[in-house]
Amino acid sequence: MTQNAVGKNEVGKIAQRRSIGARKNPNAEAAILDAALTLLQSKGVKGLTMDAVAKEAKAGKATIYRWWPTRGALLLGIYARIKGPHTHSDTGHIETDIAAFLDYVFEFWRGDAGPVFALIIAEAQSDASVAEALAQYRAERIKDWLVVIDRAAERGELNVTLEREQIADAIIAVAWHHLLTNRLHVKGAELVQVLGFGILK
Amino acid sequence: MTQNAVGKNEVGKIAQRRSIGARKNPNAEAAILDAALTLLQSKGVKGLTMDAVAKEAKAGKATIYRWWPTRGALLLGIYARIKGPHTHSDTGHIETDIAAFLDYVFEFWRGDAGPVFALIIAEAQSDASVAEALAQYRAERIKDWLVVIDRAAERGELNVTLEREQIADAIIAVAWHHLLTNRLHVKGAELVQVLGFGILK
DNA sequence: GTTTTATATGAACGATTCGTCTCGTTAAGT
DNA sequence: ACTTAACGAGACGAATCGTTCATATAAAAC
Repeated sequence: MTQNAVGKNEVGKIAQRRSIGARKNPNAEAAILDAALTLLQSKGVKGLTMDAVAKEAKAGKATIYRWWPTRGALLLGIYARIKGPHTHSDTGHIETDIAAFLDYVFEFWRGDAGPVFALIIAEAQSDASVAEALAQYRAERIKDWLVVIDRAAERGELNVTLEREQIADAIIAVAWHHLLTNRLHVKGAELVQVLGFGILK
Repeated sequence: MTQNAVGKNEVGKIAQRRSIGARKNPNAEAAILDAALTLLQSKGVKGLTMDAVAKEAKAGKATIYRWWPTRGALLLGIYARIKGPHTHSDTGHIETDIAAFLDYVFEFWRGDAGPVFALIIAEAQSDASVAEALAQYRAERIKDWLVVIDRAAERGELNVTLEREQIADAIIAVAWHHLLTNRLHVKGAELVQVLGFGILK
């Protein structure tokens, strides 16, 4: 040990950290998420094991568990990586806004993202931490919708007796339902006939 | 071996089956399903392993796998066991019919059935055979709804441009969504405000 | 009653997967 | 140069999976 003991600097203050250590491979996170996605595509859902991800990513399992302590956390990481930002359309009519959203998200989900998000919902049924993260994500998406719904309300399109959150909830419910039942080829305009009329005056 | 060789009778015809065998423990099926449900209650979702079910039911694993080749099949068996028959209300107004259904199914799901059904949906995301069984089950429930919807149509309650299947689908979507997001205490009457107005003229 | 046959039981098996834990290495900060 | 932390690779025990035995038992066929 040197005189400059661990945890202290020359002023006597406790030094939290004298080195932040190495990140030999700053691409580790990316490599692992990419590997997970690759496995998901090639081997399917069942092939997505922690061992396989480690081998595919040329990473140690400890590295994976350090960053994503559960399989669910890894799934959330994958989804965050492939999910781009999305801003809702503002077409001047809420029905077409909704239809545009459904068309967008269904196409997005038809790629890699769909299976991943479906798995997240599935994992949430048995992993409380995933359920919590999913609930938070859902809350954010509902907030996004409130903006659109408020615009529609200002235009006088909405039945004022309806709760705005319930409108957003119903839209999301329909989207999820189609994902979970593997029916992502429906046109948003068709679905909006039920939902749209529901929120119109 | 006797002279009357296996597979032949005195006329020389091939005998398909000389005995249909025994069911020593006709309670085996019930014991296994009960054990699975007990485990689900006591140990939670993660505790529902094939080994644990076998031990709890005092059954051999081979017996379980004979009747339910996958975990998903077992889940379907559990749900079928606890699910009673349900006939939709006929209140004279489709909104109240829907609200009554939602109240009924939410209460049903608040018991053991909810976690089981949620797990089935989850398992369907990674097990094609479960997905198929679930799709079939969904189709039956939609058929049930068509009766209710037709009644409403005859009463002139419905917007005629709407597909009947889509109405049923939206109802089920909302129900599932509340199950999967663990919000089974909502009043059906509130939810029907969005859906109900949607299908009203 | 005896034989046949299908099922049930219980234990063991190899194969996976999990999550933890070393080990030696590498790179960033001091 | 020294310290520190993350890294890759993999060994490890535990748990689970799905299968395969040998054995027992009961219903049906004779």
